[in-house]
Amino acid sequence: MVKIKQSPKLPAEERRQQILMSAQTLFAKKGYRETTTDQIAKKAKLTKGALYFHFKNKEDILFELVKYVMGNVDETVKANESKLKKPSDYLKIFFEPSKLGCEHDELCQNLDFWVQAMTIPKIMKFMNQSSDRMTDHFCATFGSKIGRTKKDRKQAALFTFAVIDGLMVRQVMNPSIIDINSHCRIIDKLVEAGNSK
Amino acid sequence: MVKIKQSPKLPAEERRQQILMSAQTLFAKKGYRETTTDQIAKKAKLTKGALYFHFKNKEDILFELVKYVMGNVDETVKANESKLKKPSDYLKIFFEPSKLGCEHDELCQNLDFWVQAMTIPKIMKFMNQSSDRMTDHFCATFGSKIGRTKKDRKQAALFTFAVIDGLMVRQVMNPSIIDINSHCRIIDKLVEAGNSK
Amino acid sequence: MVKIKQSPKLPAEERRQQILMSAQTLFAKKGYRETTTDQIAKKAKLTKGALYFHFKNKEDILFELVKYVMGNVDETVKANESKLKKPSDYLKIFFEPSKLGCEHDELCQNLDFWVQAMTIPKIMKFMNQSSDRMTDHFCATFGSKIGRTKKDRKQAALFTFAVIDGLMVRQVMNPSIIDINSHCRIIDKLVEAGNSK
Amino acid sequence: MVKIKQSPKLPAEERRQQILMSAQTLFAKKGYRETTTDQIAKKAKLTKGALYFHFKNKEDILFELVKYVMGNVDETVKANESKLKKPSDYLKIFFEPSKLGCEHDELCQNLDFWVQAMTIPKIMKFMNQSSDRMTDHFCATFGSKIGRTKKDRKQAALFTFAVIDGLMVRQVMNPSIIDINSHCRIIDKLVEAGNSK
DNA sequence: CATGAATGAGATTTCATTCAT
DNA sequence: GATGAATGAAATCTCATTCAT
Repeated sequence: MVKIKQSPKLPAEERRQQILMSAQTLFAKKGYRETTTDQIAKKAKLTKGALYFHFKNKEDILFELVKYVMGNVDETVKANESKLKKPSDYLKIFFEPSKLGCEHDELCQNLDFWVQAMTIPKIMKFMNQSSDRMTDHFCATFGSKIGRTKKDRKQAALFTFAVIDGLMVRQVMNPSIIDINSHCRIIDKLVEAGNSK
Repeated sequence: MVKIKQSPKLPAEERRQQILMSAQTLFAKKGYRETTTDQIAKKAKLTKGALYFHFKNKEDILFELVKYVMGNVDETVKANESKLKKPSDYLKIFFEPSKLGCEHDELCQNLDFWVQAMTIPKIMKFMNQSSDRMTDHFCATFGSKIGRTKKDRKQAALFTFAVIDGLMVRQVMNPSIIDINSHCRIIDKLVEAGNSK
Repeated sequence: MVKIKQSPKLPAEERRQQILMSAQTLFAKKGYRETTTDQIAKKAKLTKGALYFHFKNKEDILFELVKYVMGNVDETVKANESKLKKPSDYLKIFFEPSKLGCEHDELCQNLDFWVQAMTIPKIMKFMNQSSDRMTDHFCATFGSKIGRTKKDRKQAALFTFAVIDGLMVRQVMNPSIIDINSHCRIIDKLVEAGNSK
Repeated sequence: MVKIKQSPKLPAEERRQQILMSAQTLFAKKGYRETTTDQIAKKAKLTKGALYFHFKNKEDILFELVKYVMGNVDETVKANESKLKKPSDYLKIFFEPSKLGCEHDELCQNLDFWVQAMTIPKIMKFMNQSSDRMTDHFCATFGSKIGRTKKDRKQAALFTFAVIDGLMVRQVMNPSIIDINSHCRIIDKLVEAGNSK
């Protein structure tokens, strides 16, 4: 009876991407919790209901987005393998992507997004697996240069990632205070220092 | 007619502390958003209504708590000034307080608490000021050992703090993965070697 | 371009049956409201959309199903006319169909289905007509044995049907509590008692 | 900041009753599912939110209402103990309360209410316990008049209750068709004749 | 005949905050 | 100072139904 005006239909996969991208923008700007399903829907020019055709629930959108972003990081790391000659090059992926000729997602700068993600066991697990892969990659790249024992190398990798995480936090706190070059210089001593001992 | 059981009236200052401590415990356990004013009130053996006599609103409790925790860090740093001989000793305040014979608040391990705090400009500003004080203190303590120029030293301090932040994140992600000793060794090498270059 | 897997096109009547049977199973298990059109469609290996080609709406499925089940009862009663010698034989149709060598639909045991059906005037009317037919049949079968006046006989029929309804309710409440034989014995006194007075 | 106009405050117990009565009226009229929390709130001149101060959730209201109604039945039975001389007097409690000088709740006439209640295990359990008590009472009242063995008496009680349930269903189906006097006569004959066989 | 994407109108529930007593 | 009842504004999610292809 009631006439319905429909948004032009799109193949599911395409629409999923659209929704994901809308969510990404909003999550990056306001965080996960402050973003309502309504806003996501509106940005994707859909109704709330349609969201639930493509995703199980809001958390599911978060999960898919984490996968997407982590996947991008993974890819970027692999694509730039040959350019990753110093630990600082890992920092640059996140803080100076243009210098490496790559991009990274804006979401990396929203803490609420990540904190919320870490709240959900399924997502946390996924993030840890991804982190483990990056650790392996890091260790493989630098080998004995960053530590004699396997354990030393692993901790060196973790240290580097912790620096990245910490700098992101500090950058959110005060965007102008960080001089990324200084930090690149510091972290690179990991290599020289690593084998000197 | 009806007898009402009232919590014994307490001097305002005492009650504030009680509320603050209750909030701290809850925020540490479940984060800011997942903690309701009701829960805080109950833990402090009060009713929701009474909370609003002592604090303007929930955000205000967060603010006061941030002040309280940061104040504690400040004090701990000052009280242990003589023991802070290496950059790694700063890490130890947060990750091995017992070794330094001090304590630190459990809240430091809840990310939602801090992320939420950073959301609020007033609190963010306060945190930055506190961070600036710590930076100054760090620079004053280690002087030229960690960098030739003033700027280098400041970035060295920021680097150390970023490591602390980052390790906290990583510790939440996977509590068993971090070997704090390794990181103490690394940070000392990287940061103390600051002027060697 | 994209291949679409369609369910093989079936003659309308066959599909209707398929849908009806799927709905019956689901309604019997979970009731009318807890069953979604989606579930019905899936069980019938169709999509929601197709349902609306065969039925006006969900209510319509309910209606058709009521017709179907009532039709079955009608048929069973007629087919077993010669075996219906005592009022208890009516009970047995519903509670011990195997003893009469017949079947009855599982739906008879789901209350939500019937309560929902009674909500809709059109269906209610249909059920009443069906009930009237059964009343007539009951009266014709037992004649003066169950009452002297026409009215008495009608009320005796209604009484029997009420017992059937009530026992179904009680059986849902506590399936093990009902001893159907006892009730058959009791209801059969309708005959002996009916004409003794 | 925002001025709030409050409904006059009432002691919790009083308000609970008010809400319960509002819910009863609505549930009786439209059933449980078709009644929204909003409607209940409005009828009690409150906001939806306030409902959740007094009850855990909608289901909780249903439960409390079942308790209330069953409690009333229990009380009525006890209060009229001396008047309950024949099985039909139990019918009269529900179908001719005025003749016994008592009242019964309108809810007894809404099937959706009960069907919904039976859906929830906690409530179902409660109803069964209540039913057991009534069974015992029934058996105690009529003793050997309604059956020789304990089991016979219990089934006689259940039979009577099933008749009550069934007549309620039939009354909803067609309110004018039931002649309650006829049924009173029938039940007395069938059940009281219990030991004659 | 059938698909699959979309709509839209709720429904329940949560919670920070208010305020009369 | 404190209580406890109330507000109101969202927020998430569900689902029958529609319709272009």
